[in-house]
Amino acid sequence: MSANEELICDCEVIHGDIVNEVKKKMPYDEDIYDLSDFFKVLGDSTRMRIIWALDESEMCVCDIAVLLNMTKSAISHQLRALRNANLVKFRKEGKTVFYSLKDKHIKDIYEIGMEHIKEKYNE
Amino acid sequence: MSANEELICDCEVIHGDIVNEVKKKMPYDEDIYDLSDFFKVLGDSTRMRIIWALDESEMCVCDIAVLLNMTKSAISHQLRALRNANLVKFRKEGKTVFYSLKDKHIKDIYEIGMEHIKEKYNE
DNA sequence: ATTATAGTTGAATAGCTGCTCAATTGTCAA
DNA sequence: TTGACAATTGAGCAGCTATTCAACTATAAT
Repeated sequence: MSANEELICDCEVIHGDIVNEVKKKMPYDEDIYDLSDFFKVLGDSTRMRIIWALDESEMCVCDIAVLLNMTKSAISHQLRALRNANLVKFRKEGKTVFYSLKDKHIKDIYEIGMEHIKEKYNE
Repeated sequence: MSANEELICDCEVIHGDIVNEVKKKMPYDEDIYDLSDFFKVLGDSTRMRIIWALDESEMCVCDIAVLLNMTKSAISHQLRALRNANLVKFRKEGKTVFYSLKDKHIKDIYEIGMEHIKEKYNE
């Protein structure tokens, strides 16, 4: 441990061998942050509804706002988050901007998520 | 639209046919909430590291705290969130509590997440 | 019994996040 | 040019959340 790292943990290690083994296999912090940031984007019901909608059809901001009964501004803010996460792409046609899904994995991901939820109460 | 539903959207629909088609296919609100809540749990770097760790090996609270250099309390709080989301299970052995992953989908999910991240900058 | 340790819990707090509101940009039509 | 409208943007705010802190429970050892 380097000098400027502070020890925060309030206990002693119990199974040192396990901790060392796991530590070796842990991913880089940056990957962890990227991965959790990615799921954070999916972790909001508004964005999730937008994703479901765009999975059905390319749509403009106004139509999404009507569909979800929210303001254009609110939708636009969330679309920016989805753009930043590289989940949607868009094309402009006159005044309107059409958004669509960019990532082909999205469907796989929420299908697995759904599986998890459905299994929730089976033991 | 029922009487007690308020119209919040600040614009008129542009492509009514598309909106209606998509509206038909949208999932129930409850499913959307469950799904986004599930991803919300994965959308935190501490919980994500715990998941990675437990995917390698069953571990007790104290060892996780040492591994991540955090307090037992902080870890315990996050483990509760993971328990509530049905993602981890535990067994007690004397004073120590061993946690492990419960859901076999988890690995699939973060592998897809990783794929997405790796592809981020290919156009 | 007493002490020590693993873990949990609830309250408090600091930081984050999603929506609103107002202002602004860009495009089209009259 | 002017007005209308789709969309974006930034500031501000209310609600949420991750961690801290202190108190507590439960188990084990002396």
